[in-house]
Amino acid sequence: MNLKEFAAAIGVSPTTASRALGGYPEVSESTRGRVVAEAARLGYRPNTRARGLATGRAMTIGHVVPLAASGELVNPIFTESIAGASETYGAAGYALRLSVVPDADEAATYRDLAAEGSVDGVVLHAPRVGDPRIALLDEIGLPFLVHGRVPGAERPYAWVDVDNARAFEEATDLLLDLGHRRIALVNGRESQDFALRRRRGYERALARRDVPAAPDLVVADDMTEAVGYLAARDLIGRRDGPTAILVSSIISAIGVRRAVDEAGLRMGADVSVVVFDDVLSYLGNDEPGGTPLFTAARSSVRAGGRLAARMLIDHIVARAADAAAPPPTRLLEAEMTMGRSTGPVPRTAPRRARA
Amino acid sequence: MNLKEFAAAIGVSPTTASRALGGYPEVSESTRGRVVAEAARLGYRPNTRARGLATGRAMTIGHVVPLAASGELVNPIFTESIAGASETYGAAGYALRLSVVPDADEAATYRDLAAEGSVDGVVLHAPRVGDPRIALLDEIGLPFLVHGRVPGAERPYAWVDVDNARAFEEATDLLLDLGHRRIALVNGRESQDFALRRRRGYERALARRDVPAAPDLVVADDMTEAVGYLAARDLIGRRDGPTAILVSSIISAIGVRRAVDEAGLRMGADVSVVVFDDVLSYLGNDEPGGTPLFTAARSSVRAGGRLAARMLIDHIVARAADAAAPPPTRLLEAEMTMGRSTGPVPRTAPRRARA
DNA sequence: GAGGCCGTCCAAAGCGCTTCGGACGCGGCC
DNA sequence: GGCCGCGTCCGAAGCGCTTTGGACGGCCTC
Repeated sequence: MNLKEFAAAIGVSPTTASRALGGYPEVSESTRGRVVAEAARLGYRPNTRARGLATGRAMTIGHVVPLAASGELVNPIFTESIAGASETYGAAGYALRLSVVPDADEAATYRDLAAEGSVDGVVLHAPRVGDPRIALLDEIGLPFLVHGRVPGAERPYAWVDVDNARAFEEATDLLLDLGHRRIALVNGRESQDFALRRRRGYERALARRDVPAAPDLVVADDMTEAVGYLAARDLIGRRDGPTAILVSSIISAIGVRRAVDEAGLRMGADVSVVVFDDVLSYLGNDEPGGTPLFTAARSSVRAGGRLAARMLIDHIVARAADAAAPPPTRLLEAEMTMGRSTGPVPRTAPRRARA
Repeated sequence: MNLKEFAAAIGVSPTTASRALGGYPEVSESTRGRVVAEAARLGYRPNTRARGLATGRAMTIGHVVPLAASGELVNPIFTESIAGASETYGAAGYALRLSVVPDADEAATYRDLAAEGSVDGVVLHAPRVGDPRIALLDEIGLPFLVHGRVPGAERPYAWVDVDNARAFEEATDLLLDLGHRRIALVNGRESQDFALRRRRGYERALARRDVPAAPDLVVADDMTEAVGYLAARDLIGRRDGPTAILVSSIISAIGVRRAVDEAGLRMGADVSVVVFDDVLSYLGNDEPGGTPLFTAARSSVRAGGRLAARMLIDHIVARAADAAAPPPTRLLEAEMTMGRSTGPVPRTAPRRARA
């Protein structure tokens, strides 16, 4: 059913029907009430494409998530962020267009998205150090917001990020306070902005206490279970291994835990572990009715995604009114929660490998 | 830049430009070559909405993933499936529209999607037992394909699924062959079709060997790490606990492993574990250069998603030509891979709890 | 009681594209 | 040499909506 048919069916002009549904003031309340009720009854909804064509707005936000050429990983973080964004869109009448594209095709994807006019803006995921996308989007003139940050960007841009440096500084402080001195960092790939900031936070905390940073205690790789396991197994197996490990993801931390268990050690006693917890729903750190397993700096990516979407929509609207509207930014704080994976540094390292 | 401007800029009529780009035969090869080259040079791409309006096709497929009211879970399986589908869409010129909606709003979402004409079809995720959505979509007349299956559907419908019953029958057989008789099943919620089929496969294998099914050895709950842990801890702690555990998800299996480790037992010796592995990229079961940790029935959801998208597109095209085109279906086989988590049933149960 | 204003509605243009139905010119056929 | 047919291109209609620019009464004001 289209507008013309609908209007005819209820005995008003298409104009009036459209205005009634759109909430314009040129139509009396009684007429509007009738039109709205009839639309619901007959299941009439304006055609998206026609509406978009007439208004010039797509009422759609694009999310482009890169498929790393190496390993074909799709980081579960994106899922949560996008799920959060989707909540916002649903409430605001926007749609979400998702593209999962190989790293190499990204630039073309953004250009196409803009040229086809299929989105009003895009959310960028997984910003890399020196990410070329923000210059590209500036050039194209497509509104965007980064979930994360890009160091060294030349012009201001819109972003939402968690304070990764501060979170890791605090996490490191916590371990230092417990007496740990040899603290390892199992980080994500440092081509990614957040990983770099985390490393800086970690190093800053060490420096402030005059604890020398040991480069051989830092691992930077994909945040997978397998990588966490192998890294921790290697670290633990060393003659002068760490007494504590800082882990960038709860997924890697699962691997770390496996290595600790396998070595016959106990988390929180023989080895302390602090993790950054993005609050993935199916890998919850909370035990029903108990202390969380991991001591963690937590910050919900889902909430971040929700906020990112909200801010981008607002920015698009603001920009339409005033082309020079400054891009919004927002820094979220992670929250430290104590779990069972941390404890004071052991007096002597009871490093017994299992049979 | 729109078609009119583009055509004027290169000195042909809009009609010819459109046809050249669309690959229609009414334009000479030399003209087509020139138009295509100029379009690339000038960055002209036809406006999606206008094209959609004119053709009546959205060139967009909707994916609706339910947000379980209980727990707000977003199953990572969906991510992988959707990532796979996105690959297909990218190659076929389709876009992917994603909605994450609370269970309760699902019906309305489908109705709106159809009435607004914003998609040409939808992929259904997480079919439940007696799922009302397929009758609804039939009624609406929106083409769809289910990633999974729905028992008791009245009319044929399009689907792609892995043979869950067979996979679990084989997995159970494998354990029976190793001498296990008390085999537990840590399953997903049995309101979900796949979980039900898995249970049936498991029971069928037991029945065929005249091993009595023990209802107290079956757990059906969310497939999270925490649930896997708690279930396994409970099972292992029992006086007459299982010697083997069948696990429906690699995520739950991580929890199972934790419980096994914590109890001071060894997987593959004291307790055997077989898991269904959906091949999530960041929770890979493959150890670099070694035997996989878990013995598993594996089937890539990503590949399933890729196929689902392909089949739906083909079906939409077929249906446009012949409204009575039969819905396509495809049953995939999971593949058993041996890992280190299974072994013969222990002679005496060496059930030593750790200190 | 007439003029003006406002509230309410509507006709029609236009968003950018595809595509139907020609128009035009050329070569081949009888 | 005239006619048909074909290859190549173009004009214009129409997809379903929003929105500008009136039209039409009813009511208030003087």
